[in-house]
Amino acid sequence: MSRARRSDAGADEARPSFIEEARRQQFIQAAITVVAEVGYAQASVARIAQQVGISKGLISYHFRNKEDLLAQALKETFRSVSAAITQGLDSTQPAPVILRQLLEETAAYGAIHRAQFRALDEISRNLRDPSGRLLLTLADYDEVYQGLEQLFQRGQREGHFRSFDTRVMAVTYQAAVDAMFAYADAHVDTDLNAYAASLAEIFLRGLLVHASNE
Amino acid sequence: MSRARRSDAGADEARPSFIEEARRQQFIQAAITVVAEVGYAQASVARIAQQVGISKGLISYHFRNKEDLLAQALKETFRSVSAAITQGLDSTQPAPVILRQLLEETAAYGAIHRAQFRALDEISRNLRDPSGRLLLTLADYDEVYQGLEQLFQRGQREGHFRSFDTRVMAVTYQAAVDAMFAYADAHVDTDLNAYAASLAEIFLRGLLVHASNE
Amino acid sequence: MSRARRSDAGADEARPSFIEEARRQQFIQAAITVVAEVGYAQASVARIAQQVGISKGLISYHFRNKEDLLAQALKETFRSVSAAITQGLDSTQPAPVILRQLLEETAAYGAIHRAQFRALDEISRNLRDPSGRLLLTLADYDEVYQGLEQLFQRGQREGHFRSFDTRVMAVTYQAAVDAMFAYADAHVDTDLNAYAASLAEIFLRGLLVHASNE
Amino acid sequence: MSRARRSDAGADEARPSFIEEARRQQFIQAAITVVAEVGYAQASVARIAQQVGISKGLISYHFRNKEDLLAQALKETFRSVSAAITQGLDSTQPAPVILRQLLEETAAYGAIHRAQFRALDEISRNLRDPSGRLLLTLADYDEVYQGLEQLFQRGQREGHFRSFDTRVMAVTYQAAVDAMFAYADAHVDTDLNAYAASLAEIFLRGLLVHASNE
DNA sequence: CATGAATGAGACTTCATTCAT
DNA sequence: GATGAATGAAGTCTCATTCAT
Repeated sequence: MSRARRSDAGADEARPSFIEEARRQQFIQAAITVVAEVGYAQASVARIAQQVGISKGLISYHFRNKEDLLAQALKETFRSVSAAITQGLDSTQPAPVILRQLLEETAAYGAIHRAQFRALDEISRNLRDPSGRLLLTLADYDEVYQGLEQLFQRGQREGHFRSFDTRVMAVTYQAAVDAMFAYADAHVDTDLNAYAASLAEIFLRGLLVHASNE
Repeated sequence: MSRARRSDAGADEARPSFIEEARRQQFIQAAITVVAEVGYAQASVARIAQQVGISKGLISYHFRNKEDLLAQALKETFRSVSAAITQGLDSTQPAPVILRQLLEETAAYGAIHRAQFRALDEISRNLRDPSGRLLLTLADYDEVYQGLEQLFQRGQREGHFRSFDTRVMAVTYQAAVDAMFAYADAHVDTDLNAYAASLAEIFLRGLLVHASNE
Repeated sequence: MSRARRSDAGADEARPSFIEEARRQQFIQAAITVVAEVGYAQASVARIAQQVGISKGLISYHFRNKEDLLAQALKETFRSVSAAITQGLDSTQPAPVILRQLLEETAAYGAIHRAQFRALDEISRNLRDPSGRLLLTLADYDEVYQGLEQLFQRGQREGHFRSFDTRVMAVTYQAAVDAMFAYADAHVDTDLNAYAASLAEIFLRGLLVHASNE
Repeated sequence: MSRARRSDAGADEARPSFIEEARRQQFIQAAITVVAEVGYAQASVARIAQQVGISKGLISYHFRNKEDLLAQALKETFRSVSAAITQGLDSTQPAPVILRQLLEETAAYGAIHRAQFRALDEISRNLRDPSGRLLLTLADYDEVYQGLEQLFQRGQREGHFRSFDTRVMAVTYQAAVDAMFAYADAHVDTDLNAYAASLAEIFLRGLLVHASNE
């Protein structure tokens, strides 16, 4: 789904991927940067190419079209972001602890990689196929939701979390995180750590069986 | 700020002129519908005109330009939506009750006026002035947040809500509601009432001083 | 050529002309003003109607179309301007005296009616028929030239002017006058009287049999 | 100020690139031709592109916008025209001789490059910036006038020309030349050489200290 | 691999003109 | 007579995409 045209097939298998892959990453990185900076609607192919510093014609060599480029940028960035955040978690901890860690890790990572989050948001909300349907289908997001649901369900099984609709909570959690970053974008003096702590407190109290009142 | 620059003569003195106002509402309605259907980026003036069933040139007669049309659509729709929801609330009730009512009212209203919510979201996230800045500035959103914060603060003052960052909660609440509708859009069989009830439960437990465990 | 549609023909012959003619004059006056102010290209029908203070739709009642309006404005204004200037001349004087008077009168009149001159210039240079040909044909201008030529020829017959190509001189005279106003427009501190005197001196010396050196 | 905003990559360092420059000249030439043929108001970008035989979108590739194209066409054509004419003059001759030469050269050059003169006239009189001000400001024209004035002043210093307002004469000279071409345009059988000779005679007699009567 | 040049569709606007009321 | 509303053509500009070199 990635490569557009390959001149000669078969013969060279290993070599091309090097430069090729490097270029792809370059474009994807540039797309993320540009979208984050000027917004989805203003992110033209020309602007992305300019960000890389090469001719815009070259993009069609590496990607089928603009939609393809943005779709890949979305997918890869999303993957790398979730990997980075997940990796910092200690899965042996009980669910409530993990949930708090997850929020803190996300906030910390997002504070540094603001552009990536902003771009993910923009692209996922705007990228549509020619027929007008959003390209980021349920399936894609459901993957995220499922990960969260598993965490919630484990918490319920292990007696930490009360009974609640885990899908609703997953959707809400994700929305709350996105909103946190959007809010921080608009209010530059926001303390993301404090925000994340407040949010964790609200959610944990909302989910725990026994919420100790202070 | 509202009227275009009615090319014709005199009488600029507060004469919305009935037909004129009706047309404006028609265009705004059409803009909302089209944006909700095909997304912000694909919502061209031509498409909106087509939705109304008139020539696209006429839009310039009633609105200064596309931005003006969308800005008015945003403003008026937002106003009518909040009015409709707020009106169903009983402000004499304690804060926790109002919060639950608010969520239920919003879900009920949104179930019927799905397009309005979708369009509000699209426009507010994408409409930019010529210089590229988002047109819906913090100030506009803060107005919404402040309403919510007052509710939370009242709950705190009256001893129902524990101490928490009301701004974080306001942002989170709004995001959760938006996400609820977005999720329902993608999963057509969602029961909005049940969703709203689940969400209310989570938030109330997150905020209440004493959350009775079931 | 003037009236567009006349509702009922025949019956009322004398009465309609009153309001009708007044309106026509109003439009023509407005057209002149607007063209002088914003230039030919920016002089839209809407702007002219706005200047009059009535709806632009009404223009088609009095004129076949925009071209017709401007053509009539050109013609009538030109006529009134030449009449006003010619009227101040003493035709019993010798040709050289008349020439100097003509220049002085023109400068004086133009100083007061700057807009008319500017508009005449703009319209005559830009108004074209649908096929692209300038509407102000030779014939129209030739009428002006002929008047001037008669003056020059009389001067030659009466022994004041030397022999020269009167057509060339007529064209040059007219161009010099137009340029005088254009220059004064661009250099607001120009003394039109002094300018006209200088110009008269140059032309008279160029034409007289004996030019007394100072 | 010249190059558009070449969408593609790097190398912004003084690379007119041959083809690029050739194209620019082609467009400028086409603009001149079209303006001369159909007049300023009817000279659309589409028509100019059609004249070159390419798609109209390409013009935006080479020029920032229509105004930019016409402004460059004006500037370059004006430069090349004055260079061509000036080059034919013998500056060691006395001022009166040069004046006559200038007129003859101009007439001769204009006879061949009729379109250029017509286009210069149209563009300079109509091209306005977005705010409505004429783009060809006084300053630009004054440059031309100053050249002429220097010639006149030299003639006065060297005792050939009498004392007169050199600015008035410069403006008049330029207007007379423009009118000569305009007249020749309208009267195709005009003998430009004879016209120029007549005009020279009038002006020289108007300026010389001793005008020998024939 | 890479570029510059080019195309063509489509977007937004302006505007002269028409017409029912 | 007069108006406001509406149309539709034309204009300028942007931009994703293609392609020869």
